[in-house]
Amino acid sequence: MIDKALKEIRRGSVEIIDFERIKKLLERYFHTGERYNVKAGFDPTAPDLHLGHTVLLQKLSIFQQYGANVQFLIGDFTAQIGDPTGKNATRKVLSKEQVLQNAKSYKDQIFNILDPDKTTVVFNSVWLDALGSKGLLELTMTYNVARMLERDDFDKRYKSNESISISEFLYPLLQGYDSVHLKSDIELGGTDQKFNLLMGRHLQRTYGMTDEQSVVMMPILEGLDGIQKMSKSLNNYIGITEKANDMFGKILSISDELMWRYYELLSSKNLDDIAILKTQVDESKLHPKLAKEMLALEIVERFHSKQQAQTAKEEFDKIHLQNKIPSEIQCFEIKEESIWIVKALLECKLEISSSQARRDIKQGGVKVNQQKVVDEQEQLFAGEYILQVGKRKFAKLKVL
RNA sequence: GGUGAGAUAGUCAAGUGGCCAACGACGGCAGACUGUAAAUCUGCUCCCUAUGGGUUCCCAGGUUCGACUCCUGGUCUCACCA
Repeated sequence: MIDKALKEIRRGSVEIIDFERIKKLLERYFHTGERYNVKAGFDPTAPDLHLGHTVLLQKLSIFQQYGANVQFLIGDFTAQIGDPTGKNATRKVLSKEQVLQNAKSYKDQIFNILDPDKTTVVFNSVWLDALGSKGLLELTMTYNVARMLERDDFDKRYKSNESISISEFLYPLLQGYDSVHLKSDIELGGTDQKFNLLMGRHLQRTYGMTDEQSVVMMPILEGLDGIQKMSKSLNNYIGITEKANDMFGKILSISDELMWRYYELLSSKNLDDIAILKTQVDESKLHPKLAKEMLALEIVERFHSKQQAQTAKEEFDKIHLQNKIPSEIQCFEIKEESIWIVKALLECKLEISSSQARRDIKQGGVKVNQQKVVDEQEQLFAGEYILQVGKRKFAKLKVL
């Protein structure tokens, strides 16, 4: 039992520091039922979570199955500094309301994955506000500049003469202090968090805790392109509040290779089952598309419902296998005797400019009622039309 | 504070008086092939009812028949020195 648990805990992780401690915590839990604390911090600057964020949530959920109480930390105080990624040294400070609102939307979203009974949501401004100058000063005295510069991006920026704000030095210290305050036994984070996570261990030691937190580092999830990290700004993400149909379609558009990565990091299937799937695909006993469908179904179901996931799949097949029109398409009306096809496409928001519309027509990418449009001067007279651009954009237009 | 370099389409990046709506790369879109996979191939990629017209190359002026390219002033970025 413990071995299985440890295997699932290790799954997908890049590095674990002090694995022995985790083992002990689990053993204690299995023998005495005593729980332990697993902390993970989230930055409340973005209101929407995407699948990349759920890698950590997924792992937290596994911990919950094995006796963990999750400390879901919302870094509202630290958000004022911004984690030093080297990009924006100074970050816009969010208003209290914004932070609270984002935090609320987090809460709505995370309990699709986490067990609310085993989760405590905490804000670090609570104790960091209370720390005061004196406390802060004490905190800074636990570390020195040379060691701070060991951090990879500080080091790079320092060497290449880029600016490093003093406040940025505080970020790792404060994050580490969170672990002291919360008495975390384990902290989860992305690989980019390594320095901060280790700081937690350092500070717990200096503040006199007997056991330092173990650290589990998870990889950064690749986005839909399979290369760059999933992020909103790169527009290669799947938001967890997206509609079932979109989510399903997006997952099916990932590459086969990336699918296994997603399985490992996002699926709740256990490792053995996934290994069987992969073998079947490798031996051509299972079509890779079916494996991908299963993954898509699982993920859509998690954030919506079984029913919706099933509908999304049927809808998808309808459009792509049977070449039919989706059951729900946006409907537009226009009161003209006739309308020029290019205008119609603009009217239905299928195209952003008439130039673009003409190009698409010229290349055979536009269909009216399943028929390819060949004449860019075509007029649509009274009646109902299904307009289609490319493979996925549809609209219904009524000309009155 | 001093000195120097630079600001060009979504990003990177050519162009240094007309051949420029502006090379190229990436990204994106559409088509072919498919499993809306990957890979590959083709075309497109400022706007406009278009073999034409309009508005662009940080901003404001100027020189010129003509400026992304030259001049003046401004704004902003970066590097080196202090």
